[in-house]
Amino acid sequence: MVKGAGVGRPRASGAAASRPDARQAVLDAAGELFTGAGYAATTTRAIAERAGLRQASLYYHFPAKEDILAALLAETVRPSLDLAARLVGASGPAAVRLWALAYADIGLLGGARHNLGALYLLPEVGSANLARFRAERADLKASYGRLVAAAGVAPEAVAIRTDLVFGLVESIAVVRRDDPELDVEAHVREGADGVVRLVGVEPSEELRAEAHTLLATLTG
Amino acid sequence: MVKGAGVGRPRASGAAASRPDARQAVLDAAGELFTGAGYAATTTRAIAERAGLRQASLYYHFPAKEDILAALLAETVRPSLDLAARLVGASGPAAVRLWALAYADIGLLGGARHNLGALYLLPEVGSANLARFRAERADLKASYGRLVAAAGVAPEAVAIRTDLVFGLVESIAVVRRDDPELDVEAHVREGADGVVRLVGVEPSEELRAEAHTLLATLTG
DNA sequence: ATTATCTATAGATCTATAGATAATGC
DNA sequence: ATTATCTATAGATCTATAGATAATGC
Repeated sequence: MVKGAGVGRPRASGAAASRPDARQAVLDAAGELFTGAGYAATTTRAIAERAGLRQASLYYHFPAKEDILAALLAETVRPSLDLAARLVGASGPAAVRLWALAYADIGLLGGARHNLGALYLLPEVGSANLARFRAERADLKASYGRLVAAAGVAPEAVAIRTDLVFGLVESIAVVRRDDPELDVEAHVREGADGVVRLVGVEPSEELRAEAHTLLATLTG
Repeated sequence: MVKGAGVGRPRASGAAASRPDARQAVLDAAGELFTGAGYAATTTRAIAERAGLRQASLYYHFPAKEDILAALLAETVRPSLDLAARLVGASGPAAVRLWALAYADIGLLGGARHNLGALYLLPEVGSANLARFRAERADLKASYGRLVAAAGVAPEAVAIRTDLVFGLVESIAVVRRDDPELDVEAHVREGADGVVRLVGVEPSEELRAEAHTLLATLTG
């Protein structure tokens, strides 16, 4: 028996009350709607309907609509951020670590249940309440910057080169929006290849193999 | 004397009536607000206020709010589209033409009065009424694809490589949003360099000079 | 007479809160 | 007694239309 499941008034749909289920259903519904229609155009009523509860019940789980977006942004950026920190600290050629980071990061964005990377593109991420997400994304970008510098890019060129690398990684969200049938695995490999090409390294099978091994040791 | 200027009831602000001035002011106001806050979060009242007329007066110039966005998207994509068609038809090494297209295109997006490239990222571009813009953007992408193929990328890799190239070009909008103080000229040159690196060509000073010459003859 | 604007407003929302209610837990 | 939901609604919008009005043009 799940602790607490069933406590509380049952839903109008008949489903039993459950805090974790409701929270997850709300996030899943909001993830689909925010990525498809955007934040402002998605009503709390639409989120609630898709999640299987009443509009007002959202406010038991989240203090305001914007907190739903904040939760989605956090769960999207954090896995990448964690991995980036480990890769920056790892040993080995920088190009291998950069390929590995791009590969894993594009894979996370491309493989997520909905196109959560599109949330990064929403104009609402500029909101004061989402400063935490912006800081975490800036941290992630800084990790890319360390690897770009370590790969031998001239110091004065690192900032712009990092903008390009990070832009290429995040562009998976636009590609996926334009083509929902995208072959994600192929795009991920080509995207990681492109990232190292941007820092002047032509990717070899050996580099890719080393990167896969490194990822296996870090995430295994 | 401008033909027709002054015909019509004066504005509440005191300014004389003028169809072209009002239309331009509306587009400029909407460009700033849509790129900053997004489409759905921008009210017609806010656009009108910034443009110096009353909310209802917008509807004399545009049949609906979405038509303002459509006009902005069209004026943003068309100059790039025109140039792309000329570069696809031009002679010379494909890498030079690709560098030139990327350079000009990133420059248009980076140098526009507001960050109009950010309009491409709005979820509302999926709206049925904006199919024309989507088709024009797809045409532009197809031109990039021709040049990517002509640059010697293997046929089976062209589609994904074009996604990456196009994603890198459009990423200027995200970079510019993150850093409004961006050194656009430096980013444009590095961005064009990155695009040819993505197709396996290391850019030389000679390549850049040829591309500039080509652009001068096509736009001169 | 034509044009470009205005004022006023209808009708349709949308977010968030107040307070009630139907479960389980002790 | 606590929990997770519900119903009802306040208050604040927002888009678009109807009809009036103040210019210039003929």
